Amino acid sequence: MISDRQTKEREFRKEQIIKAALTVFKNNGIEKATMDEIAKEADFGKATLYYYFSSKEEIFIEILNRGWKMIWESIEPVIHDKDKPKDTFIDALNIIGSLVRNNQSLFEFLFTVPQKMPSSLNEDAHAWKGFQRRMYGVFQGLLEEGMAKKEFPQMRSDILMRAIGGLFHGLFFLGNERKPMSRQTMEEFITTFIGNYGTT
Amino acid sequence: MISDRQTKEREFRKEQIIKAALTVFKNNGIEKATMDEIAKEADFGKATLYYYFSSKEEIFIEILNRGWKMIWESIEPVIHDKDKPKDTFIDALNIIGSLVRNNQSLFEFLFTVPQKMPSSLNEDAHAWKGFQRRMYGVFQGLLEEGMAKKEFPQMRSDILMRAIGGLFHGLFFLGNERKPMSRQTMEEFITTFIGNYGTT
DNA sequence: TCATGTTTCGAATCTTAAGTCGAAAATTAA
DNA sequence: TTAATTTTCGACTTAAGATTCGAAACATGA
Repeated sequence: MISDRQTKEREFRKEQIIKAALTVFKNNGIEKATMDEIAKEADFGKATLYYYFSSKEEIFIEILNRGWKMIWESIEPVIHDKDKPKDTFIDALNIIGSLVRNNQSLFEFLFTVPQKMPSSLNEDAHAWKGFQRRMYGVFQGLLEEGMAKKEFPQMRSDILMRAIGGLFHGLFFLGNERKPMSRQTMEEFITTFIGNYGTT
Repeated sequence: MISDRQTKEREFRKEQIIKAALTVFKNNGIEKATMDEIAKEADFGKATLYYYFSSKEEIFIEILNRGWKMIWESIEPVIHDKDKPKDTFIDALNIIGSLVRNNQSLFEFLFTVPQKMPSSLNEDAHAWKGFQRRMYGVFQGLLEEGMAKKEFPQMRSDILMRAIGGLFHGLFFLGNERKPMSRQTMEEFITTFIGNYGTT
């Protein structure tokens, strides 16, 4: 008989483990994010982690799922405005920007770990993949509508997506400096790089 | 007494091993680029690899050193033209673009493996780090001179570097599609993103 | 308070891949 | 032809880190 409180405590402990995993990732990088380290950080025995998660991968997947869910739910409210695709696009980018600013290491995890790990993290079945796909779809859609309205340069939208994705990634995660990029700086870049068309 | 031919054959075999390593990297990704796989691909026994290289890392470092040397030697001839920084900048980018187009997987190795491996690959002492540093220095210098001449938007050059680095990376290495980016497409992007200022 | 279920953990096991060893095969040169 | 040198390699060792085991500690509710 599992009481309500028990369930909540279980959730809480899972939470702690996830936080510990992110801390270890932040301090040591993904390669050195071992179960031993996470256990130490979470102040649990290693075997206890396996009581809550069936594998290390499951911990990582949980992080990805929660993170991408958050991203999706943050942009979802603004993306339906199809009136001015470019403004909507920039709004959404700015929203993600502030999320990143707020928790740089989480997003570094979300955006870099799947690349670095060929494992099953990337399987389509995972929830986070769905959010990611939806997000890319929305952005690409906005790009295409924006192009139709001449608000963006006329290019193959998939390639433009890659370019903007890379640009965003570069701004936030390249270089040694891990200082957050201010909203102002980011806006400056967005308008400089993709803002010189149509409205604005 | 090591004859001249022997020396050459040794070099040749090292070459084969390096090629095999890159092939395995291309097919399996860096995680699965194991000495066993490389040996199989090179058609040598594993122990033989250690006769030619003292460690797996040494193989990787050799790849990085050769690759970055090539990059540097390819752009070096054009970067001294300080007359029109922006044109010079674009020339250099185009040169690197064609190198990448020519050997996508080598460059994927050069540009992604050091990030994925915290190991000693990244130590400043390695030759490739020197080439990389020099290259970044040159690009950033061109950016600064170009800004002074109003050929580029006025921004913090280090951040602009990150943005362009990310953009370039995104164009070539993001997404599933590993088709090479044509020179024309690339030029289109460069002019669209950083080309709308000053001359041109 | 006891029987049952839940949570914890150190120690043991399993797995993968790097690196080593010692002997054999091949090559060279006198 | 043969001794020395160079090259090759399968089998072994090691190391790190994920995962499992089994028993203990703890909590809960009759």
